[in-house]
Amino acid sequence: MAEAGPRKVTIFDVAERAGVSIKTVSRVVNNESNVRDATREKVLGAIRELHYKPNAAARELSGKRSRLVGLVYENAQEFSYLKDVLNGTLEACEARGYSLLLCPLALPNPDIAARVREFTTQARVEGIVLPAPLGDVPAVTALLQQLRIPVAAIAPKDPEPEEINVSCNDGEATHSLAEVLIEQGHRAIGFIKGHPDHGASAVRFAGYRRALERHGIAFSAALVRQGYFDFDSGKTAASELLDLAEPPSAIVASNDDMAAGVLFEARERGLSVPGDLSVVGFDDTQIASRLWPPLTTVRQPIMQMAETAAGLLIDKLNGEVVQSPDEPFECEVVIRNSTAPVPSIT
Amino acid sequence: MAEAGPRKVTIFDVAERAGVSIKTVSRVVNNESNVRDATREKVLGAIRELHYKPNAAARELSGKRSRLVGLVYENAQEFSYLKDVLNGTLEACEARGYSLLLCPLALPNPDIAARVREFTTQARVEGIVLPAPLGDVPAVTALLQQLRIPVAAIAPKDPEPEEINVSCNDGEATHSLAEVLIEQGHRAIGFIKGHPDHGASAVRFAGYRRALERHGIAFSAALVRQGYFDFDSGKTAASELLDLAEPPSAIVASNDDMAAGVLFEARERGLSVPGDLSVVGFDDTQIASRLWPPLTTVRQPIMQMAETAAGLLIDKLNGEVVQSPDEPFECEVVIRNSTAPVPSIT
DNA sequence: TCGCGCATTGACAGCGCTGTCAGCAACTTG
DNA sequence: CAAGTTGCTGACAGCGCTGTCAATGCGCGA
Repeated sequence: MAEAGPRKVTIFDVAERAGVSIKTVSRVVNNESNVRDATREKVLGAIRELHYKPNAAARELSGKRSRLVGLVYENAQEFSYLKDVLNGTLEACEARGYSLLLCPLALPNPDIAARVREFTTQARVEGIVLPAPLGDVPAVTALLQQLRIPVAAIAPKDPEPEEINVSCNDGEATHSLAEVLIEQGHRAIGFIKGHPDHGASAVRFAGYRRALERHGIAFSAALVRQGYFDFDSGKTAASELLDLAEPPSAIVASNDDMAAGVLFEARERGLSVPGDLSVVGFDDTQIASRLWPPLTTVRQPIMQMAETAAGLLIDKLNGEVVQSPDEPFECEVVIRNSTAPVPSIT
Repeated sequence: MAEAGPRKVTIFDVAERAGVSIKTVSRVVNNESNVRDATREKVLGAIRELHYKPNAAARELSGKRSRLVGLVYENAQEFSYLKDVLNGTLEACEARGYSLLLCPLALPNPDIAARVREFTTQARVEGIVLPAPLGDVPAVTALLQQLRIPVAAIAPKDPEPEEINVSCNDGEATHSLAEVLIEQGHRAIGFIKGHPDHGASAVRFAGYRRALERHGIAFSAALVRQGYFDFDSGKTAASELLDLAEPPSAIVASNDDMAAGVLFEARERGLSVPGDLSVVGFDDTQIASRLWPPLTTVRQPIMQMAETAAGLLIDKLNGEVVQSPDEPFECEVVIRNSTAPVPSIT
């Protein structure tokens, strides 16, 4: 525990140790070409021996690269989604020597653009990760495009062809989810849509309709309600559906939070799930397996998606030519106990 | 959308505009004394007109201050807790012109110290926020002390007197919670302890014991089980308690996750809550109000605590003489529907 | 009136790195 | 053999700011 440790190791120390100029050390550190292998080895050796770490501030000041990426997110949203996004992004950053800065947004907010602009200039991030639904907020995407800041969007509705996008096949997953119910004999299947601003909402709804169609079940608009991805809207929608003269025997909620609301409403009415009503959610958030009964739902590889998106973004910032994945990521249906054959059939 | 916007505004531009030297601008920007009011006004005016933003990299390189604080956290833990910590910390940082860097930790991990060391040097943070239970992990606290990095701990068990600490009166809150049950006639009240590494666990347990004592109820070790703050340990503990020859009529879980486990176990056994069993949790996490029945629990002002901790930390980094709050933050008991009078009394 | 202390301001040298450009040796090419 | 051409390396000038220290001006007591 020395009073003042040995002076910070700089590029000069490494250069001296390796018997080269600082510029050559810089070349090695930045993995530039045009360095003879023998020289590179000497430098790397010196770096290792001295435990040299380049000074980020000096690099930024000199090279104009901050090695910072930003994660702009909607603060209100289900946090377990954000947790995965955060972990995936962080992992990609760490692996590539970047740091992550956070910019929580309170939506809806007339001043998002100002806030994001402030963030990008103040925090001097080189690129931005935009988890859903922010990839679909024009105020944000237009601004970033104008600022010429590269973006990686996770599950956007209308992907910008120039930018990095990753998505998963949640349409097909919803299709499978609905089929689970159909195969159990359900015909009157309610659907609670997600927030209209989220790209996933329309996709999931379409998956539901395709499943009905494929199995020759007539679509009924009466069985569809608008939700907003939150518990309360799920509960309200469920209440309306269950008040119907001919209520559904099963309800597909576009996410777990709303499914939790459905379960809650069912309990308040003394309905048994899945005895009287089957319920499915989407996302496999933590709550899904802790509710009673545990929810049949769909697991999305959010963390992998985020890691891929952030990784590609940084590669792009590093001048590599990258392109978004051709194939969407695969979702996985998770069967639990909130689904059962339709009562009359039993 | 100009091809290349106007050159970045630097301190020289401001100095020229205000008719002073760059040093004086620097003084104003850094809020130093010894600047005549008239001069300060001139400079501030120029800054405003030119929309000048100091270059963080240059400041750091020159001044040795990164204006970065780190949040080291346990990645596995209940994320709604972390969400509040994150939001509070972020707010404090933003208000003071600091940025936040994240360092998720996977516990238990033999190499925490190496990871934290790597983080502090690589990310060059000036100070670190340590939410529970990390304030009690010697490998971390000792390292930071040795590195002479100021720390702000949230709810540590053994506060370092030199460092910043904030806590809340969760002992008293647990006391109140237990009293809610006692007043409803419960006498056989089970208790599920929290993770032994968390300072809060012992404090909450003590609160429970004090409540029993105060009401003349004999403490029985048979009614106490060790939990680990997670759903599964809560479920297991509940199972053991309910298997007792004389099972409790109520269970106090040291957090909501474990209370969710208790609820789940009760449902599996066909017990009605609160009819057959009353259950209370702690933390008022999101899940608490979405379970059926919604949980009686305790709300802690985590976000305020985090904001206070981070704020004090940054003030300290800025050379101010600060001290931890004298009083713990107040918790609030939230009564919901998971508690009812003991059956036999009805 | 002179000298001294204090408040205010400025000149300038870095901080540790990368970009630019020049130098040099070893090859190619006509 | 002259005149490029290529591959590797180094010298040096900043990047935009803060720390140090010197200079200036002003008020006040002797």
